[in-house]
Amino acid sequence: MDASNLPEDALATPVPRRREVVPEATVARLPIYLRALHGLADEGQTTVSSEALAEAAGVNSAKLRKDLSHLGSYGTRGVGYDVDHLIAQISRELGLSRRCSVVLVGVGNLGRALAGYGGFASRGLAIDALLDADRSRVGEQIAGLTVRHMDDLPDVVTGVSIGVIATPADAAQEVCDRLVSAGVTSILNFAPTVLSVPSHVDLRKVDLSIELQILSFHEHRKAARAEGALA
Amino acid sequence: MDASNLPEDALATPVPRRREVVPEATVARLPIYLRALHGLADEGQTTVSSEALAEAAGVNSAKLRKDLSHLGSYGTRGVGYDVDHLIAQISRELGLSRRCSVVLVGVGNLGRALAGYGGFASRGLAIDALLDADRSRVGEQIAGLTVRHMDDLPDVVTGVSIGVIATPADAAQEVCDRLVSAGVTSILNFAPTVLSVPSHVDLRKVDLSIELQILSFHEHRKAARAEGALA
DNA sequence: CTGACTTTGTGCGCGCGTTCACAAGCGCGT
DNA sequence: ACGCGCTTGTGAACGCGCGCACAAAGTCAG
Repeated sequence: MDASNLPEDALATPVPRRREVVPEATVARLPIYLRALHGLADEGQTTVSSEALAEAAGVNSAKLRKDLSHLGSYGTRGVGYDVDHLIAQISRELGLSRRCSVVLVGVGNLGRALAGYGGFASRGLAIDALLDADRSRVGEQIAGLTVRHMDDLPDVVTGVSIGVIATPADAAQEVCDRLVSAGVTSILNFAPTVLSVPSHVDLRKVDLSIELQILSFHEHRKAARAEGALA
Repeated sequence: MDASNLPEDALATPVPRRREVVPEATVARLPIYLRALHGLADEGQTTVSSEALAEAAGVNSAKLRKDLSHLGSYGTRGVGYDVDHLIAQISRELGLSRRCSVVLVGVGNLGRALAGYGGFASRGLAIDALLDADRSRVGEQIAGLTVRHMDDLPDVVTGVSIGVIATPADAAQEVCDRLVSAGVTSILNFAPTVLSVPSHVDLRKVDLSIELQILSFHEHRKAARAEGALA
């Protein structure tokens, strides 16, 4: 893409050449690989084969190799991948080495849980600020952070930032708009509602009840199949 | 996705249902349609066109029509869909009319948030029991439920059940195994680890930190593209 | 009853993602 | 040095899902 028309890319840049655009499906799996690699590193493993890493990540080994090939050729044939090196490459690809501030809006039950969730900090993504529209909650200490009022948003958002919405559904769109106005270009929405954002903003959503409903469907289908089998 | 544990029957079902197999991608969107329909019903709408419903759900109208066509022909050409009827049909398809008990294991920060999350009950999926391995938490009242000990699991799981794992990562696999032993065939995992289950068990996972890392990747890429543009 | 308008349902082409299968490459033992 | 075995990286086939565009089917006015 942008690197394709650079005449001498591989020699000049300290960073290995970006081969191509990484498919979205691959990006979604990189964090899983990263987690598995950290687990292997903690066990003292220095190298790992695609077969072993795929097993730890719960995916097909061919898929894993193709995913990693989109980042570059970081493996050694006959040996496997160097664990630490691969961790570094995936972390760099995900932008985890670069400082990236995260702003969480809404400190209800879910917001509190997210603020206290340890999985973020261990991957270089720590929540930097907590905001809430309810002034009675402002000043409260949660997970080492002080809750600030929503109106402080412009002061909190500095440079590259990710916004997390953990408010009730009816407040989500307004919060979303204010995040966008403040310059946030990536938003993670936990509120059970459809948000509309400008095209330059990345929006991901996690709906807890939807996952349960999908499981309910499968339970229902399994039950129907069982009844059909004995009929 | 994790289609590896989805059993596939080569032979047609003996049930003379004209309904075909609903694609997984469609199932994942049905809850979104259902939520949008409930919103329309609350506004007093009795019928809705595919265009309007697609807008409310945030999807393409052709996709919505194709999704609904997998359930049957419930629309009226020239008019649209009857809101209440469509709600009933989707609810039936998702198995929400059938009683389906949900067991939540782990009442830490996240477990508490899930227990108090209102989105479940409004869709016919209420959490019926809270379990925890920590005896100091047993007896605690959360969202109208009393926390019971993990050892009570066999008494709690009766009939069709869905298990939700909200424990730390290192306890998740053991909890998962105990759920499976107790007869649970659908599991929703919030712990940041890869779980292995028998092929007859449906497993879905939600990893909060993975979503953030995916957004981090896009931020990183946007920043890199901006730098490349001015170079 | 008829014709014009509206909206559903779907056939079809296309692009993405997954998987198989194998050639290329690397280390190691002899 | 040299072949042998192991593992990576990838070409190719396949299947799925998405979206366009249109025919089928219903409503409504006169």
